[in-house]
Amino acid sequence: MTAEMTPTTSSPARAGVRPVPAVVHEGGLFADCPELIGTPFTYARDEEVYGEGEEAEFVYKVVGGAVCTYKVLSDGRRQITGFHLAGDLFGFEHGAVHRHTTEALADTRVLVFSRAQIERVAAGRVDVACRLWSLAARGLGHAQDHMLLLGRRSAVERVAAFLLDVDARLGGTGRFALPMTRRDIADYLGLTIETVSRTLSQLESEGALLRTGSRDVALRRGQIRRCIEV
Amino acid sequence: MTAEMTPTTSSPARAGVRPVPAVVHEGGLFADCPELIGTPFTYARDEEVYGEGEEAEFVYKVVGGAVCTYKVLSDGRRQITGFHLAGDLFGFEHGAVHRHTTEALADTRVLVFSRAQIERVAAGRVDVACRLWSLAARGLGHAQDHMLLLGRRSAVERVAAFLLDVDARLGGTGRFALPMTRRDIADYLGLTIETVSRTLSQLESEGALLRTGSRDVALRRGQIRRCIEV
DNA sequence: CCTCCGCCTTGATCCAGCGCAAAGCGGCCG
DNA sequence: CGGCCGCTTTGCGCTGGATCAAGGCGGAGG
Repeated sequence: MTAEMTPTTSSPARAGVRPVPAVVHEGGLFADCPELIGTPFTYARDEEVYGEGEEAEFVYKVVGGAVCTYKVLSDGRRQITGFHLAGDLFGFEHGAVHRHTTEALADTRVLVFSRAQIERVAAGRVDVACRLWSLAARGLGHAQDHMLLLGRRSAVERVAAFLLDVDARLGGTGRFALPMTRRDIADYLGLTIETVSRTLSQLESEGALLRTGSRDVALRRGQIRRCIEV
Repeated sequence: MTAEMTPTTSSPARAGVRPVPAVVHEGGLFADCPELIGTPFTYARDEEVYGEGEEAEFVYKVVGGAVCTYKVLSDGRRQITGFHLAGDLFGFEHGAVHRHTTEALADTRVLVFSRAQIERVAAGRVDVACRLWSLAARGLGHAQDHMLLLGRRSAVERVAAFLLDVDARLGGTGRFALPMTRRDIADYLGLTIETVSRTLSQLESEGALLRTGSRDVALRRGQIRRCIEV
């Protein structure tokens, strides 16, 4: 693995820093696919992985930490389209260019894959192509659920659904630390930080959850679920 | 058109009607794919193609007319996730079951494909699998744009964006007949029918469009675009 | 031709969530 | 240890869009 596998153009914030791992090879995109090996890389909290409009040269798999992908309007309104935690892939695009910005919510370790190589392998291995199809289809299903949330759900329903979702992705124990700020949650749910904060307070006052730190919550999942009703 | 090629379980409303086309074969899923031939079929206005929760046995390609796919909450709130016009595919799901309901907005002609057969072909032909991946990825991109609209855009921006989108899909002439009702538009844009109606009136009063019939509009596209500003 | 029925528009009022402002509350750095 | 800074919470008034309530309008059927 040489210089060209390192995300250079994708990390303008790091221009000139580009570590070039000489021989590190670990972790594949898919378990059964030794052709697709990613290069380990890390991003610090708030660091941008790639920006909207940049050439979509790499695809990433989160090893540890968390990132979010979002779109922004010129006046600053932002919509987060997804949070990606350990094990998740991100950076796939339909066209040649990234249609999102992605940044790290915390210090994050990723594996970087060359998109061109993935496409080369996909063009030769039906199982890989189907795997990629499946991934995109799963993402589409999730996006459609989120449209329902953004278009038709109330603030309490949004926050409740969000908490259950994060809990499930973080082990499903009912206790976890939110890996993102209130602003991130708000921009994901189509609300303001104040509304998110007020809604959490309301849920707490109803006994549906307990906050220890501002990021740490323990859910009464039955009660949270009842906030959603369908 | 006779019994077994007809979407039976997918059209409960038509249980017992099942025509069985013996030899009708025309129209492929993809131009270069003679293995995937669809069966022509029609749905009347308001007819359901398939319902949420039903087994996802078929995939459809619109030949003429229009359908929409949507999700509903138990209290009736509805979110339309997409309109599908001539040439569009719909009915793909990630799992075994439809996660949407689809119904015809007008009398609609479709080609019906067996999902199992598509998957069989995809498993053997890399080009088909990549094509399907590409379709899903395109759909995902569109869904993400729509999330931004639902989460962060004002009513005028939503309606303006919608009008430009429909115009583009209907030929891009600036004059067209909306193939859906105000309710459908509202449920797509996350608004109410009253807001959609008022917003159209507002745009008309600003000279951004002209309505001839309630469904017929002529856009001043420059002015409409200015309503969106990024 | 008239009537009925859906769809659409418009007006009036309401309210969930927004925007602003200010005060807590850690954590980090000097 | 103290002060600062960024994140979060909370209060308060505002407002965009929802909701409620009439009409208008056009196409289908008698």
